Amino acid sequence: MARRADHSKEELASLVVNTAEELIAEEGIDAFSARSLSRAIGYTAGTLYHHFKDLDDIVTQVNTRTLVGLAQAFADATPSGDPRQMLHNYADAFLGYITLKRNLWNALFEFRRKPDQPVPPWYIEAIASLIRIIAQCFHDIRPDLDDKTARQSGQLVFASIHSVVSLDSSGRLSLVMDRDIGKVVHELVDMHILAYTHRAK
Amino acid sequence: MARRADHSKEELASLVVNTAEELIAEEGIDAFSARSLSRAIGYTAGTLYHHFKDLDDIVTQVNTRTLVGLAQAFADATPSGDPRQMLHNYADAFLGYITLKRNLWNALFEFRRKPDQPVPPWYIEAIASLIRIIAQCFHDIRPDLDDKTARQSGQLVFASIHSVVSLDSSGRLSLVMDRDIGKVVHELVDMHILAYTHRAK
DNA sequence: AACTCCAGTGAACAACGTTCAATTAGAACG
DNA sequence: CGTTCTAATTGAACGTTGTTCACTGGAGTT
Repeated sequence: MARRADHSKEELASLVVNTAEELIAEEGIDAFSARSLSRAIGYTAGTLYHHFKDLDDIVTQVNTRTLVGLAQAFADATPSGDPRQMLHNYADAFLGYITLKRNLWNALFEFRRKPDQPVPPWYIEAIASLIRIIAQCFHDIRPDLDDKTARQSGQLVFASIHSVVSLDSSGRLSLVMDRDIGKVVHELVDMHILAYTHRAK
Repeated sequence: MARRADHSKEELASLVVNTAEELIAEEGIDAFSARSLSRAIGYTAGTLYHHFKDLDDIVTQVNTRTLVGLAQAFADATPSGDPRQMLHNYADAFLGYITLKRNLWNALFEFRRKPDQPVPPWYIEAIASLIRIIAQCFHDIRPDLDDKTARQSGQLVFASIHSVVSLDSSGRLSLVMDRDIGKVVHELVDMHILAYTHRAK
C-alpha cells in the first residue's frame, strides 16, 4: 500500500509538523504520540521515522514555530512612544499569546527531551531576540545606564513574567497565589520599572 | 517466594517511600519506574499496588517530604532582626535546599499526574505557610500597610524566586540569562523590597 | 517489459503503568 | 501436629509507549 504519489517529501514533512501542531494545541502534549500523529495523517508510525530522526525532532519543529509566533506577537504589540507603557504592552502581548496557545506553550517547557540532547541554538537565539526588544525599553527609560544593565533587566523581567505565566498556563499558579494573572504580570512590570528607575548610575 | 515476615505492612510502606526518595534523588524522576522501584526493594511491581493506589500515590508521598524539608530549611534559616536581611536569608535557604535536592525538587513540579487528579490540599497548605513566613517580613518592613498587601508581596516574591530557581534547577535558566542564580535571586529580593518600601499607603 | 529504487508498511522489541488469577507463607484453631 | 483460613506476593498478561527494520509494491528509468 505504498502511496508515494500522495505527498512529496516536502509536503509530507509539513503535513506532519502541521498536524503535530494541531494535535498538541488541541489535546495537549500528553495526548501526543507517534501513533496518534501517524493515524491523524493517514500513515503508519514507521513512516515518521523515514522523515524525522525521532519524535523529539518533530516536537522541536513545533516548538520553534511557537517561539516564532511569540516573536510575531511582540512585533504586533500595540506601539507606544513611552518605554514604560511599551513594556506593559509587551507583557500584554506575551500573556495574550500564551493564553491563546496554552498547550503549545506548555509543550515548549514540559516536553522531556532525551537527557543529553542539547537545546537547539535557535531556541536560545529566539528568546535572546525577545529579550533584546525588552532591553531596548529599559535603555530608553534611563539612557545614562549602560547596555549591560539594560540587558540584565530585560532578562530579569522576561524570566519573571515567563515564570508566572507558565505557572498559570500549567494550572499551578493557584498553588502559590490567589490573584488574577493579568494583574500580577503588570505589577511585576511596574516593579521592574521602579527598580530600574531607582538604579544608581 | 512470598516473604510476608520480611517486613510488616508499615515497614514495607516506609521502605517503598524511602527507596523511592533515594531513587528519585539520585537518578531523577525520568529513571523512576514501578519496576525499578520494586527491583530496588526486592519485591515485584505488583506488590506496590497492594500497598499504594498507584505510582502517583508514591511520588506524592515523596513530594510531601520534599515540601516538609523545605519548610524545615526555612525554619533553619539564619535568623536576623532586620526583616530585609531575613528575606535574603530565606532566599538563601530556599536556594540552598533546592540546590541540594535538585532532582526531588524537579520531581515536585515536573511529575505529570493524571489529568484530572487534583493537587493534594496539603501541598497548597505547605506552600501557603512558607508564604506566610515571607509575608511577615514584609509586614515588619512597613507595619503601616495592611496584611493583604504583605501577603500579596509574599506570594509575588515566592513565585519569582521559585520560578528562577526552578528554571535553574531544570537546566533552563541559561535559555533566558547568562548570570549566576545566586546573584539573580538576591537582586530579585532587593527589587521586591524596594517596591514594597515605595508603596503608597 | 524488465529493472531498480525507495516510501511506506506492519510486525517486532523493550519498557511503561496497571490488573488479577494463582500461589503459598504464616496465623489461627482443634 | 494437622488442618483451615487469610492475605501477601508473584508472575503473567493487557494495552500503552518510542523505535527499528525486513519486506513490499508502485513509480521512474532503461
